[in-house]
Amino acid sequence: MQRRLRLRRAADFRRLRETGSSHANRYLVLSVAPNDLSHNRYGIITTRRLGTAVARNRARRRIREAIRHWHPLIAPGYDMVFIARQPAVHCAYPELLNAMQSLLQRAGLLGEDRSQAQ
RNA sequence: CAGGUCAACCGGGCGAUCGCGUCCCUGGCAAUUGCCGGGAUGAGGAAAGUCCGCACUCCACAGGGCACGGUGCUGGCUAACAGCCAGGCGGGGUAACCCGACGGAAAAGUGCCACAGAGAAGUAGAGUGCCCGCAGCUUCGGCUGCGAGCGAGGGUGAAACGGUGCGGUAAGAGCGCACCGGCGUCGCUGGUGACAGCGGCGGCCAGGCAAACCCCACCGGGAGCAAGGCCAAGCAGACGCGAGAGACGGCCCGUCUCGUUUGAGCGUCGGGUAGGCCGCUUGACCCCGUCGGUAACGUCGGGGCUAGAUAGAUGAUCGCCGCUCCGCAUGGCGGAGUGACAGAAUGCGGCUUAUGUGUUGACCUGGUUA
RNA sequence: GCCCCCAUCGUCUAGAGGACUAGGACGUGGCCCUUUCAAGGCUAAGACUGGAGUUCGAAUCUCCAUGGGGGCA
Repeated sequence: MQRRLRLRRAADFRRLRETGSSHANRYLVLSVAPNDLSHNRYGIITTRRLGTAVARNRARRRIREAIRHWHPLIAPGYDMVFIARQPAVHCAYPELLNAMQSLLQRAGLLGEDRSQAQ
């Protein structure tokens, strides 16, 4: 994922957690808010509760890969933060893909028609 | 063949596609960053815990003393170490081999040794017991009481003030003697040394704990890359204390800086920022050979460049081989899995802890066969 | 990343080498009291984070690990 598509400021993370709309399932928590840019920006949070540095890195990298998978289908102009939950570390990768898809659909960022059009 | 000891090594391999970080390009577009294309490169043996030691940076110089902390057999290696190598001593194991915070406890001082036990460290202690004398009783075996001596036997305890034998005695005792153990001291021999061996002499024996205080020897100034430097952006001060404050941290000395009507500094409340670049990876580096050394390690020569992220780059998918498991079944086929511990954040040397399967070499013990 | 601190019943704590079989308060269970509840009384269960070492003896001293907490731009 390119540098300009990442969320990098602590203030942006705080804004999303405080004012953004929020959706969650067993694997992930998603916070979303519109930005003033023509593209999306993504942030990932992996807390120490997930386990060791290996577990946290693994969760973050798999989530980043899933974002890369769905990115062309997501409506532009939003900031979003994904927070990993315990099952996201050890589940199979397709499960993680499905979990992210359902969250994006609930947030209204990923239309069924857009997905099928791809 | 079985069991064991020690050491070294490995931490799946090859290839393809998409994606990410860093660097390079006489490449293209743009002309500052940027985008596209091409190429190179991209986690570990512990990267971990942060337990030690250094380098490096700042504190003016990195100074002195006390305090405090650390280390603690000897010699060597090293930039240094609580590390490593070699040796000594002690302990464990049939053995290979392993383990040891291993200076000082009479000859500096203080303290502690619960419970049990007669007595717990002072030239201690007498309950049971042994022995003698006197008196009483007697079934003539002894028993009881009083007095004096004793430390052998029993008993307590983690620990009771050398062991065996002979002499000695009323009974005994290093009370005396011989040997043994241990201690001190002197001499000789070997060794750089810790220490070892041999001989003489001495007094007869001297408890344990210093990971209790302490003494001795040696070492240590403090903080840490969020150190520290540069650039950019932003803001707002008010009140109180106030002659000393800071570098400097427990104290003192010394040195320097700032300050005492022009107010250092401290405290309370309030306001702003939390961006970029450097430090940042060529180093006590890695590989091969040579020579010196028992070894750790060092000398010399040749070759190599091997991560530098900053909400933090390694992920996803697939093929072949290898490995493990399961089934069919008999060396072929099919299916599943692809591991354990674990992720660089200034670098390096160690220690410690976690870790699946295995490979190689040397050695020891037992059994069997020849 | 670097640097510090702490760990005792469910919770908060006492303890400083032996008299520890680890004390107290709140909470929990049982019984009494009350028509019932609360309060009160009696009573019971319940812990030294783990492993080594020093010592005759360790919650206490030392080392290693584990788990928490804090500070530094």
